[in-house]
Amino acid sequence: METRRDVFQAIADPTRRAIIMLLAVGALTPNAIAEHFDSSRQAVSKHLRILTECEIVKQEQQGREIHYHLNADKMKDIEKWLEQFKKLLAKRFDQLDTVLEQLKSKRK
Amino acid sequence: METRRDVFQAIADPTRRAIIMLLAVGALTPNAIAEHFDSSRQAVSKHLRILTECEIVKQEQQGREIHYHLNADKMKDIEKWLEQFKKLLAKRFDQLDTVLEQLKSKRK
DNA sequence: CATATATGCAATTATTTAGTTGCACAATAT
DNA sequence: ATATTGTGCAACTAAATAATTGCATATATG
Repeated sequence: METRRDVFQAIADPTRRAIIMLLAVGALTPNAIAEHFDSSRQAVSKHLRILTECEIVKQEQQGREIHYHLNADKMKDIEKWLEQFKKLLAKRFDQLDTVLEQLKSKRK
Repeated sequence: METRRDVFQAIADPTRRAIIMLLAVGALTPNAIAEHFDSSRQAVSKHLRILTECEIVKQEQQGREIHYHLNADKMKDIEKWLEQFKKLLAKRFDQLDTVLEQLKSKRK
């Protein structure tokens, strides 16, 4: 809980994934979020802290309430990683194509 | 290490993400994988077990060597979740559009 | 002003995790 | 047959995590 956070760690926890989904629909206070779960307000608050630390979520104070907003942009980090992954995969298939091409040429 | 695995937990660890990237290029044995990292063969082996448990990776025995292949399809689980998330976001913006429309009408 | 509400923070605990070391076993190589 | 190699598995340790309980603080409401 002290270490540097990243998005992948943030979405590893099912409760946090659910919170992200909730906030995708609209900003909510910790209490409002907690009502959707079995876990205590404090537990949710901790998840919010983690989400805040890795900037998936940002706070907006409104009187004594704090509204948690989603920073949807941060989710792109995951997409970026997936893209990178897919690029590697594609490269492999390209190489496979090349091999198949060579086999075809040899056959002639 | 006993609990039911899921893909999100699997990609939470940076070493496992790196292993996934390696295997995206092509199948490798545990020893070959371990050579790419500072951690021991056994540590890598544990990561492979976790990746196997959640079906991101599958084994193929060849003599005394075991080749670990990527099951690229499993990665789609992550994409699916992201899609679901984006759908929620889009819905929110649609509603926002509706509100803006209503404001526009009222102004008339 | 007194009370209730919304929230964060600290300390504690139980569980999970990542990593190490050492051993077992099967498939090769000599 | 014996040695070597590739691998998994078990026991252990250290660190991180999730959740609880209790307290502190600031803003509202009567």
